[in-house]
Amino acid sequence: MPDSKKPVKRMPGEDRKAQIVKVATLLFAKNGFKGTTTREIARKAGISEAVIFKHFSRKEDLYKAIIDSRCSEGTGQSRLINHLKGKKGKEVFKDLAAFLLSEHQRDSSFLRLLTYSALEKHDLSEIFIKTKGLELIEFIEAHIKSLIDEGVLKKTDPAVAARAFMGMVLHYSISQELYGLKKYFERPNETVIDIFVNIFFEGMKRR
Amino acid sequence: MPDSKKPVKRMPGEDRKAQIVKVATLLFAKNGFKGTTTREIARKAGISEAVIFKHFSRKEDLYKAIIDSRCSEGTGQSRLINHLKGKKGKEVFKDLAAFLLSEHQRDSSFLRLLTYSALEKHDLSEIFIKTKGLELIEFIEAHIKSLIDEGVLKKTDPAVAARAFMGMVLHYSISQELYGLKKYFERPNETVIDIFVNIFFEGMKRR
DNA sequence: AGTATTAAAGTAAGCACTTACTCACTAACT
DNA sequence: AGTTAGTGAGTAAGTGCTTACTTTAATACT
Repeated sequence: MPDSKKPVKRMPGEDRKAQIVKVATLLFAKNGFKGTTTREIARKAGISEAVIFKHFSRKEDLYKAIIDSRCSEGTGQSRLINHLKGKKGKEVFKDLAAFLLSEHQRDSSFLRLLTYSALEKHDLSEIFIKTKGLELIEFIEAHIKSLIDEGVLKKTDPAVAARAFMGMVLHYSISQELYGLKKYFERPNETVIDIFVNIFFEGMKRR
Repeated sequence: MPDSKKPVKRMPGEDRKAQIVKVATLLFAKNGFKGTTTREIARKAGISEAVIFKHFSRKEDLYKAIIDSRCSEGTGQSRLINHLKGKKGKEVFKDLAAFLLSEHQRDSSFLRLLTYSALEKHDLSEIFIKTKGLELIEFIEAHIKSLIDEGVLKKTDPAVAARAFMGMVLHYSISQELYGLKKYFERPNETVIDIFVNIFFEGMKRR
């Protein structure tokens, strides 16, 4: 009687599964989906290739698992958004920029994964891009809108303004970390943030 | 024998080598270096695979040829820079943004090639990234510097300011064309450009 | 308790196919 | 006749994925 009582215990393979996803994430971020072999993943995880296929029937499923976990995990950005909700005015922009720059400098793998995902289009990548890429935009858009309503900022399409600010910050991160341009250009984060926020805030200020 | 996919035919004066580079550029931009097979290139060029290796001893050499030609070709950006030299003040920013947005919308393959090149790092990609990525930045940086010296803009590190403006424009292009976010957000180019340039110019203006 | 049963976790080897790359050879042009 | 551009049929080294089998450990049944 296989169904009579199924104790809800930790599936024995759960740890391994998580480990495989972890290793795969590393490698996909480094070399892309197409540039990573299942053999490589197995080797780095210290197991045989077949184990991977015990847990994920296709290589593509591994990718899905990564995207899924990255989408649902509320660690990074949601905590950031909560933190930002306590701030007001210019502070929000400063804190947002500071967080993003330092986070991407510390570990650029998320940025790489997102970009690879955009170029090699898979089924789920669109959802990934959309949730992760638009999450912050929408928050900052709402913040800008409220500042406009308060009369602090001049009347401007908040969606476009939000993209202007995020563009400054994100493209800076991308060109420094992904394009590897930090060899040719280095300034302290605070300096860059100060100038970016100033340009944006002064440029948007009602007068 | 006729191919199911339309072969990219060789132009009358064009030699095989140039044709191969052309086809490879298309495919590398679409699927990346690792995601493109020599077989695919041959098929699309309507020739056998061996011909490719008559002209390029390794697949990597094909990539080098692409990067080389893209680096040395003065068609797109240099002409733009010449055009911009006739303009002054705010106009420069507007024209620059308008050119980049419409160019990337018309054909995003250059953007894709550059981004793939950044992720899959090959020997030459750094030079590619550097020349193509920094060319415009340096021009706009010089323009900003002169506007500061004239007293039009307030004293700011021109390198950072240039990156702020280019970030707005390029990240907008990238998120629209590469991340495929234009489904979720569409505004007329002029509207976006107007807002971007306004934020930047007002934010930088001396008062 | 001690033993049998079961299921999952693991492996080594290999399958069918694709990859970049080669070569012996043919036709065509000068 | 010799150079050139081209090919079809290879090659060895991968590729994702499967198979046939062993180990481990928890459970079920005397």
